[in-house]
Amino acid sequence: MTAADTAVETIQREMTSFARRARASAGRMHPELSLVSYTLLGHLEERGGCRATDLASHYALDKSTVSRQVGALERAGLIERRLSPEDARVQVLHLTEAGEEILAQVTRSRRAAFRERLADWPEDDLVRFAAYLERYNAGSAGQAAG
Amino acid sequence: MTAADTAVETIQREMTSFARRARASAGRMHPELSLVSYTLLGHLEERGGCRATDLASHYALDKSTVSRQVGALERAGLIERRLSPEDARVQVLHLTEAGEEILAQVTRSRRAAFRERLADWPEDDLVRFAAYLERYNAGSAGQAAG
DNA sequence: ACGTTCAAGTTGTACTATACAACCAGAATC
DNA sequence: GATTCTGGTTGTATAGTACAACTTGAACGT
Repeated sequence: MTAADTAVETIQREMTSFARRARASAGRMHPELSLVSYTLLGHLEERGGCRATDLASHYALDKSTVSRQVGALERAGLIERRLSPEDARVQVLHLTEAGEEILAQVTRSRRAAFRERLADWPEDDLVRFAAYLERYNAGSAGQAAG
Repeated sequence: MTAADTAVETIQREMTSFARRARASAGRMHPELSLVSYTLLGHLEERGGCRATDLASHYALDKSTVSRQVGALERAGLIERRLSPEDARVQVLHLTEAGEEILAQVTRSRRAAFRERLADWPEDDLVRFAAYLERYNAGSAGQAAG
């Protein structure tokens, strides 16, 4: 087995381990917003106004899943649906002010947790690690995660 | 905001994104074994023979969750419970041969997915990325993931 | 222009993973 | 010997997910 194989195995194991723990703990640490809600809200903030179908394909979720998530977020007052003038089937999703606030609050909280965990890393390691992660995830929108 | 802050934010975003996708896709890609079962089986392989409580604390899971997982794995014939001679409350968990086989098979499948995704990375980048991930996850056994 | 097919979303149903609380049984302690 | 601690199971509830069936509106093809 080459060094590259060993590295791939480590990457697999560590990413898997992280994913499992993230899943298990997200709800406990940030009960205001689940991992999915957080992701969807974040997407809406970045590109304000998109369709449910866009979210589904971008995050490899079933449209029914998105439909229910969006329903819950709307009932919670965090997003609003506007009917598209061009296509009567389409609903365009937007963050409400309350949604922006909650999102900002959870982002602060999550960021603090990450920052604490990375507190003793030298800056250039942080930058390189971030670059690797971006490269790893790049181009995988809408796809599975291995 | 410093470069370190930016990097931390990127790390947060990319790790979160990965975790969400891993969760959504693990079942579809490797239906033989969920992410949790895979993790628990892997643990048993590395340190053959441990107690349910150990698994629970190591992976920050409730004992009831582990109890059910273990029950399912036993019913599937992938592990077996041996009663501890010292303490009648304790059951020591071991992989069966079938469990070892399934674990090896899923590991191969998952590793292939990771390898494909990382196919065009130079070896030294793989090694450095792996090292960062290990460092990131190190010491966080049994804890939340941010 | 009308029927067929395609696209966006919703709803019914089912399953997995999870936690919390209540419990039981055995061990340890005082 | 009673109390408390520990390992594990069971009851119950919830979130997140998929698949299938359906509705409504848009687009397309003769």
